[in-house]
Amino acid sequence: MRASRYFLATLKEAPADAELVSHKLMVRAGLIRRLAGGIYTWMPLGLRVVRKVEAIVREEMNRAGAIELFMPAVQPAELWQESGRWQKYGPELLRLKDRHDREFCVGPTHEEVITDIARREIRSYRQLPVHFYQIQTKFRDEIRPRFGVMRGREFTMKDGYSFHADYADLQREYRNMHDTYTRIFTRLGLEFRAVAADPGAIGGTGSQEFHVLAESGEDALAYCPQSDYAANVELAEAVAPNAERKAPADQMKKVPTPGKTRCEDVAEQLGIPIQKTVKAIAVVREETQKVSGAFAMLLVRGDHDLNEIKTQKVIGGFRFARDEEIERILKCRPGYIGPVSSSALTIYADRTVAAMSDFVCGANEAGYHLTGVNWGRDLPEPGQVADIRKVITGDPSPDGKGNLEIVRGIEVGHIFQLRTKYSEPMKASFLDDGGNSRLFEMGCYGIGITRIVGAAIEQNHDERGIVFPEAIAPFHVALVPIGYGKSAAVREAADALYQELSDSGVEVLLDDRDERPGVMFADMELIGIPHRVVVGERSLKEGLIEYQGRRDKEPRKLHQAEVLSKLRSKS
RNA sequence: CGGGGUGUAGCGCAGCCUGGUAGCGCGCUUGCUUUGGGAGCAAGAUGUCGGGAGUUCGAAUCUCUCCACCCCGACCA
Repeated sequence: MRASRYFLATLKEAPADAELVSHKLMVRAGLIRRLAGGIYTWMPLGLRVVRKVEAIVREEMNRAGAIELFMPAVQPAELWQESGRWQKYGPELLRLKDRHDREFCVGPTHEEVITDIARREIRSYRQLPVHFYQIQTKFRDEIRPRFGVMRGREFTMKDGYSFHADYADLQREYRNMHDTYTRIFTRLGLEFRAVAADPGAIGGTGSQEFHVLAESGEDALAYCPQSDYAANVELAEAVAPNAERKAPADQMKKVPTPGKTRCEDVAEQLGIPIQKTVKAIAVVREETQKVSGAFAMLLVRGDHDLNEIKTQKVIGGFRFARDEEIERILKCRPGYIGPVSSSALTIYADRTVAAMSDFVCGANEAGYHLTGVNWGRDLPEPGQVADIRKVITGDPSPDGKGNLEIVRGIEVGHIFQLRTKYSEPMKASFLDDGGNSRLFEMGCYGIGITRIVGAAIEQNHDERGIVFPEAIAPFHVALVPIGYGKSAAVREAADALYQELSDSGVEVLLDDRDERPGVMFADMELIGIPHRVVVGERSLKEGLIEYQGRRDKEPRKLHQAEVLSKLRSKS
């Protein structure tokens, strides 16, 4: 491709609304342009990247035995009413009416449509298993779209759905997809990790997410370097301390702690480690918000954070109590509440808290905390002990084989076992070998195609711009002639090289714009092309051309043959 | 949804407090020079100052209202 006839849309300055590096770079490099909140145009250069991601995904899905089809983006409400999701999905589902006032939605996902296909088309176990997938535009009306293409409302997704005669075969395909996804992300050149995920309301025994590792990721992942344990922090179990609780050593005392409403502050004032403090969190259970018995108090160690997902599994749906509710029920200002003489409330203690002795907590009196508090002496043994906190670095791994580390990631893939969640309400069944009607066992597997582009950039960039992994770069080689318009020698050499590389299948962007060198270098670096070849009169006289990898510090002068063979091997 | 902020040329911004015929940088156009790291000089073009209503002799500026976009979000006791 000749740059003079292509459409580069690079910008010197990033738009003010971009926050993440990847978002800024994608706009500056001219990969995307915003049309509306969370809705983007893929510019020619960006589309090339998307297509490369799609191609790899498609190739590996086909290799794994999945079959591509293409479903409509607009779906009739009836299907969603059948599955029950018309009610459950909420405002994220973009609903619309046609001219006859019939209701539709723009598909955020396609379980309903594919299940409908399956129940119409698949009648016999002989047609199983089958795995359909598509690469398609989805729409989810996110509350707060942000981070550019990373959390957009409209996005491209590969979604696959598999149908099986029995659970064992579903598990087989689930493992197959795990391996397939691993191959895909490896080929994409990304640093990633597969972690156990919360299957949520979907149920089933298996659900894993694939995350691209990046500091800016929205998810925290716990993994164990000594074993293969890895889980989303939402799910990761904080195991109970194995040491016996120590016998009380101190007397309970009330100490003034004016203005110290946070555990850190209290610990600092008392000169004790924060691990000796307990924080109390007042919550209201959702089902019975009217009754005062719906209040509960959750206890976690001062340096620990509450894990809301795990807590929900223990106590059901809840919300945090409002300040005025705390004052009304506990007769105490928020910041000083604690479990002692709060017997009216149900108290849930985290496992760690249950094993603490001589701890510090709020005194249920503004401006005071209690020290030397002990279970069974100063307050009853906790009635409910559960795992309700987030794991932290250094926690023992739930598999007992080492200690956890925490990293951040961007979710780019998710596989899970749907079982009969859709086949049952939608009555999707087939005849087994005994002639009995049975529900399909289903699996479902997603990859965020457009999100991958953002995630790849988030993981691979420097101060000069994007550093695309080879596999998804919009072009392999930037060919930069110095003085293309002036020097016949340079032009001839550049054209010849361009021809040779293109003929061997290398995707070359020849910067024949006759810009100043600085402009061309800056642009080629910004858009992240992995290899750069510079042809100038200077080096041409020595019979050499200049090569620089996008991550290299300095260019190297090489013979043309060397450069050719080097670049051909990459394509 | 609640709170905060922003909206002025393609992009980034100043001007607004204290009303008086709209500016800067980059980009764009033309010419000349320059040509190995985002060039220099000269001449230009480009704005319903987010929309609407109001106050005023006069509104980018003050008031009301609507819209769009951005940030934050309950607890972290």
